Amino acid sequence: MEKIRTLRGFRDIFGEELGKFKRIEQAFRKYSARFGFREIELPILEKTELFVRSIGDTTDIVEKEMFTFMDAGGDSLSMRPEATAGMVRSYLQEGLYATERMTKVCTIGPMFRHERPQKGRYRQFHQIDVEVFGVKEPLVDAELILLVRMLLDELEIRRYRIEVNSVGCKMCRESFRRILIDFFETRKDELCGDCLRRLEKNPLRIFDCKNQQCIGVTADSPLLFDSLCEECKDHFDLFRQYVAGFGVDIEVNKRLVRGLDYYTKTVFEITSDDLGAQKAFIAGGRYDNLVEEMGGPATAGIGFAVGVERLAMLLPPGEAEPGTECFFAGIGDRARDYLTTLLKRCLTEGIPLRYAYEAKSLKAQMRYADNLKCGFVLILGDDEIDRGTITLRDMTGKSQDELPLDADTIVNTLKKRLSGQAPALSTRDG
RNA sequence: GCGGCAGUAGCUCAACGGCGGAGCAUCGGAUUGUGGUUCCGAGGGUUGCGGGUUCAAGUCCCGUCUGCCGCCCCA
Repeated sequence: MEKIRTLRGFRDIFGEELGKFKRIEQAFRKYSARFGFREIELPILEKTELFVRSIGDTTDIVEKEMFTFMDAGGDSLSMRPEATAGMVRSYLQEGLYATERMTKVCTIGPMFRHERPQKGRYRQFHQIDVEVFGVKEPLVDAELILLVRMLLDELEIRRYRIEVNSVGCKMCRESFRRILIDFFETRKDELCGDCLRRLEKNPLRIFDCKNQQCIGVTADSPLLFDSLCEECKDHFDLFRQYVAGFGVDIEVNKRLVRGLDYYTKTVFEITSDDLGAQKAFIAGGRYDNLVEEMGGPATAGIGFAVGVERLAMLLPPGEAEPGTECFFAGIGDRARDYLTTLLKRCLTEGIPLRYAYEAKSLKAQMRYADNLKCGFVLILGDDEIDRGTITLRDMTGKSQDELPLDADTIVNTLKKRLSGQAPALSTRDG
C-alpha cells in the first residue's frame, strides 16, 4: 500500500510550531481588541469573480495562483488567496457601511495559493488580517503601524524593518503611468525579460526587480512618489508625522510597490533578513477605491496581513514548563483498583495526573514519569496499602515521604506542592 | 511557471557499483519496589515511488513525487 501524504505545499502543523501559532494569535487578540477591532470568520470558498474584481484580473495571484474549480451547479469557485476581498464583500453584504460610521474588523485563518513551495511559502498558509473601513484620515494609517509595532514588541521580535511609501491615488497613478512607460520605452533594451513583461502589465513593478541592470535603469527613472498630487503628498506627510508621534521608526522606500491592484496612497511592508527569500512577513496599505469598485458606496479602506508561518519563524522556541504534572505508579492489582478513584478526583480537582496504561515494572514507570517530566510521583504498592499510606516522591528534590491513603489528603497535598513548585503558572499569560 | 541541489531506521547522517550501518530517540535488563548519569541488550528498513543498464544498484541512467535554494510572485 502506498502511503497517503499531504498535498504539495500542504502541511500538518503541530508541536513547537503550533505553540508559536498560538502565541501569535494570543498576542494579536490582546492588541486587536485594545485597538477596537472585532473578530470575524469568513468563508474559505467564494465566487471566483470576487477575487477577479478586487485583486485584479492581471495579477499573478488571480491569473495563475488560485485554486479554482467549477462546482456541481456550474459556478466558478475559488479558495481565498487573501482576506481583504472577503472582508470587503462581507462589509457590503452585512450592510455595515449603513449601521456604523467606521468599521474595524480582523480575522485569522488559512489562505490558499497554488505556488511552488519553498521555505516560508506554502500552498495553504495562514494570515492574520486587519481592515478599517470608512476612515480616510492618515491617523488610522499610523495607528496600524503602531499596532504592528506593539504586536512585534509583545512577541519580542526586534530584528525587522518597516518600509513605507505612497503609491498615490488613481489620478496620480494614471498620469504617472504614462510618464513611466515613456521613460522605459527609451531604455527598453536595458531591461530584463521579466521587466519587459511588467512594462506591458504593471510598469510600477519594475521597481521591484532584483536584476542589477534594471536597478540601474530605475535609478534614473522618475518616481511616482515625486509626482504625487498635493492631497496625496499631504496625506503621506501627516502619516509620517503621526508615526513619529507614536515613536515608531520607519523608512521611506520610494521604490516600494505592491502586487495587488487595489492599493492607493499609503503602502507598507515589514521585512526581516532572518527569513531568506520570502522576507516580507507583514504587508498592507490603503485601498480607497476598492469598496466603491465592488459595488458599495465610496468608502476609504486600509488594512494589512500578517504571514503567520513567516512570523512564527522569527519567534524564539517556547520554553517548556517541566514539573507541573503528577504521575501515578502502581504495583499490583490492588493499586490499579485505587487508581480509578484517585484519577477521577485529581482530574476533577484540576490536577494533571499521568500513568502507564499497561502494567509495568516500577522502574519502567519511574522512567516514564521522568520522561514525561512529571514533578511528583505517587507510588502505591501492597506495602503502602497494608500500612494505609501512599508514597509521594518529589522528582526534582529527590525526596519522598508517606501520606495517609486518603483521596482528600492526597489531592490537597498535591495542590500545595504543585503551586509551590511552579509559580510560573500564575505569572504566565493565560 | 523556470533553473539548481537533495531524498537511506521516528530524527541527524554514514556505506568504492559487491552481505544496508552509527549516534540520538524508543523499549527491556544490570538479584526483592524507585527516574535522569553509566553499562548490557532488543525492536525498528520494499534505501520516496516506477522503469532501465549490470553477473550485481542505496550507489549509474530516465521518469515521477516530495523537500530545500534561487527566480517569479507574495504574507
